[in-house]
Amino acid sequence: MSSSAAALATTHFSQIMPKALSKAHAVRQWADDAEILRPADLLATLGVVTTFSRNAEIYGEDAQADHIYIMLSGTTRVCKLLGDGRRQIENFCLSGDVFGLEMLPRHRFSAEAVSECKVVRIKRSILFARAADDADLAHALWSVTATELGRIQNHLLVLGRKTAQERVATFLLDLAERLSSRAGRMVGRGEPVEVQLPMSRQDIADYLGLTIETVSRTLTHLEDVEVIALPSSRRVLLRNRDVLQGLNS
Amino acid sequence: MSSSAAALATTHFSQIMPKALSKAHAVRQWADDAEILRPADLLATLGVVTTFSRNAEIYGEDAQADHIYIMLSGTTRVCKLLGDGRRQIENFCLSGDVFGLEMLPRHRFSAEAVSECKVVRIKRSILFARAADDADLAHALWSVTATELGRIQNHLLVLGRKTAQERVATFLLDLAERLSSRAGRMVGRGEPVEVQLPMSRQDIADYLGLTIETVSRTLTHLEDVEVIALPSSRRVLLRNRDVLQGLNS
DNA sequence: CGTACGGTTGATACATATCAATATGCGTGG
DNA sequence: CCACGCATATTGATATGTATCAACCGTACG
Repeated sequence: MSSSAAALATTHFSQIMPKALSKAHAVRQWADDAEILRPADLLATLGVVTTFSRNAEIYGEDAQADHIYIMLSGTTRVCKLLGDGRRQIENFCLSGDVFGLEMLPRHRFSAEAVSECKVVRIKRSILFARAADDADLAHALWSVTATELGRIQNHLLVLGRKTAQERVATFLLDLAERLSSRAGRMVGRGEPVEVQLPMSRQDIADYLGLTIETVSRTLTHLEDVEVIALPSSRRVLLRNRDVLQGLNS
Repeated sequence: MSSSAAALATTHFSQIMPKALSKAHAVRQWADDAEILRPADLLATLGVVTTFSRNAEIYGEDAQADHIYIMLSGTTRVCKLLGDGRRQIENFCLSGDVFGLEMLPRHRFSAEAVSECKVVRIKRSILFARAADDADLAHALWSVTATELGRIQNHLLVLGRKTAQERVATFLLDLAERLSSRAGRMVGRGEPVEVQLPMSRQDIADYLGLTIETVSRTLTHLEDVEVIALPSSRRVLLRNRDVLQGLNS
């Protein structure tokens, strides 16, 4: 399913950020050029920048969890497979998101690049060693885990109790929110927003616990009732976010 | 849905554990009598024992997250409601489990006693203050959050991609495992195990993203094919765990 | 002994999956 | 620039698993 194209380039973060590695704020400055941000800033000073090409596997299920990753740009999917090939995508990671952070020594999911993407890769051993006597860092690790937990808890409700329409609506709103907050753009409550979907219909289906056909049908239905528009299959214009929000319950 | 029966009794933990509060091991000793255990031991030294009667609300959704809780005995459900009454149970907490730990100041779920239950209740402010300069405690908090994350990630796969049979099978095996590990009993791989269900069919349904009827039908079907037996509705005998495991994929 | 509550069972409806065909977009090579 | 081929997406017809609606049963309890 995922071609095993490997990392294209790895650069020491310090090459990009020659000095002032002391704390996060130098990174934040660099971020303006590229795309990084967030509480994860602190972590980003400890790693190495790596690029993965589309569909490259970043790590596999049950692999040794030697590194954790922070997204700089692009999108990755974190997922799990069932014996017969059924797949559940647990999360799409966008710029600023952290993934691969485990307490146990093995990854319990696999991670793949949805689009070409750039990440900071940090050695787990280094990270944990520092966290032992850096309370800020320890807190950052906890914060990352807790945030992730919150996201998944919401997703649990989506998968357990929501209809296809509600799932898709929730997904679109959530993605719009995450993408725009990263772009730093503030969008008025009324006006339409356009969302660029980095992932395929199959990815969306596996994230929402649906089939590709149901996702497609649901989108065209939402288009029929003029809640969204689909200028192309990867671009979604949210025309009436209030209605979507209603479907969100 | 939940009668607002309140806490029945609160005792200072120190009354039960007069001395040696220095670390967790005194608690562990006490635990042999009652039921507590686990990495959460460390936390348990900081709180007050409280009892909740069946169906009592321990905290509500969006309530101020002033406390965190450690189960000593009984079962609680942690859940979220949708506007129209649909409910998703995120977790059943058994003895030794921690719940109500949030980074943000508000609970994002509600918690209710499934059966009469005893908990240690810890003031969040105290906990966090101590965690600031107690690395062990900070690590314990992270550990609790990460463990919970792991549980939910598995549950996500259940809700997103498994059939009713698979969900029920997974649930039974998981519960059997959790209950027996707490009882300290080691059960041979072949022999049947009996599981006492602390919760109603409705609770199971809301945990598994199914209806009560489907849960019931699935159980009777598993009984028909002699994988389980149902001596009574709250007691399930796992007669063939290999088959269940197979459904678990 | 009835009433209430939780659980089971049955008949039917419906949302989503499945299977199959067609369409659209996109990179490659002529 | 166009033609081809492959990926991905849409649309249609049908199947199926689970929900819904409704009746019934059993056990606990006043």
